[in-house]
Amino acid sequence: MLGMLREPHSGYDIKKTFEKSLRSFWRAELSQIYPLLQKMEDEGLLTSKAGASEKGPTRRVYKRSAKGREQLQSWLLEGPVVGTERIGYLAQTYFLANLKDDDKAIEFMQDLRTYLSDWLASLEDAEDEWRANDPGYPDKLSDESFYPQLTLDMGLAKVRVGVEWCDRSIARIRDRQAKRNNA
Amino acid sequence: MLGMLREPHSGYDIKKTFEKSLRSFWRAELSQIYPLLQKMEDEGLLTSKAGASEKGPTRRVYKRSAKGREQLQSWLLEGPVVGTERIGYLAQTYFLANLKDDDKAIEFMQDLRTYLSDWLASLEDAEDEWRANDPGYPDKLSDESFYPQLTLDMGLAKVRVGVEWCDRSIARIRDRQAKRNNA
DNA sequence: CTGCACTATATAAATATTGACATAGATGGC
DNA sequence: GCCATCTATGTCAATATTTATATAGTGCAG
Repeated sequence: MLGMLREPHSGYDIKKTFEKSLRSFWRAELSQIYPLLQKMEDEGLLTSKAGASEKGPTRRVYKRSAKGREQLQSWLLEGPVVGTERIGYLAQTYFLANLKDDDKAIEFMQDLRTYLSDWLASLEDAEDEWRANDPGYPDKLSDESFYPQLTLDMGLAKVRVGVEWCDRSIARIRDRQAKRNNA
Repeated sequence: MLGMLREPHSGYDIKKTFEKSLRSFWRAELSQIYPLLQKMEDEGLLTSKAGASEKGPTRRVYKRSAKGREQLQSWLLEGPVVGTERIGYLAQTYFLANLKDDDKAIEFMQDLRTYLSDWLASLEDAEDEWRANDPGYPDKLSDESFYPQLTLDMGLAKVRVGVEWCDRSIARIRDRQAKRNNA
């Protein structure tokens, strides 16, 4: 949120940025965002201003303070935040033998493949749109666009690997199944 | 935890399994494990038995009940748990321009590369060890080993992609830096 | 003119998770 | 004898997060 609030934005705006651009690696609900904005303002990391909205109730926009900017920078200087990932579908995969039915396991992998390939398609769409609108894509992007593009690059690579892994896994489960039936 | 407790294990054992085998995609602290074991026993998902330990204080081992097994199966049948990933270093990457110093950003990426390549080495070691001890690796594994091996396969693929992405990103940041200095 | 979708903010209750702390036996090295 | 390390269990306080709920204005389609 400190990263997003270089320019003033409302909680609602922040939610939209999470959905649009950070979707692949971070999510947050409005019920988490609003109290946190207040807390961060209390701590002096943000300042806020109320203003009329074109549509709907009064907007309150927040912007980071000098202290907020410093806190963001020290977070970045602390080094990469690693080792906190929690990937539900891999935990499930680990225990898939408990289904006692290879067909159910294949179905699981096919569902996952569908999810990942939809995700890949949406990342590819985002890339196409970006390429169409920004003549500098991807090698002459502005400073503000360059690092976000790195995360898109990683998203594309990772999701492609995920789809390939699903295909490989389905083939391997089928192969075991066939061997079992021959034996 | 329901997946692990097909055979009786203590909270301490469960923690070790998280560290050894699920490290790449799930982590849990003892302070989360112990209360949860008690809660799950209260809910009738687990049964427990106290017994002497070879070293240290009394061990309490838990095993899943029929109800626990059913709950595990319905979790697996609900389909893949997706969309909950939260990857700290990508959130940082997105906002790296705030450092206002390409050298610091390169340092960030190099630190990340070091972390990921250490992780890759440990996964490769795990695979080598497995291959050395199990003549069926990877195509004739037992049911209990096959699905865990799928998660190792994914871990290897994903971390390799991560290392490549770091290398590519470092090169791209350097390239921008060089162009800026020429201009 | 009604209902739906979108903008917009917010709280309450429940749940999940971490980090710090407390306890204690066994074993081996210095 | 002492200290570190590993086994082993647990609590507490603080924090983080989700799900459900409430409110309300605007604009558009039917």
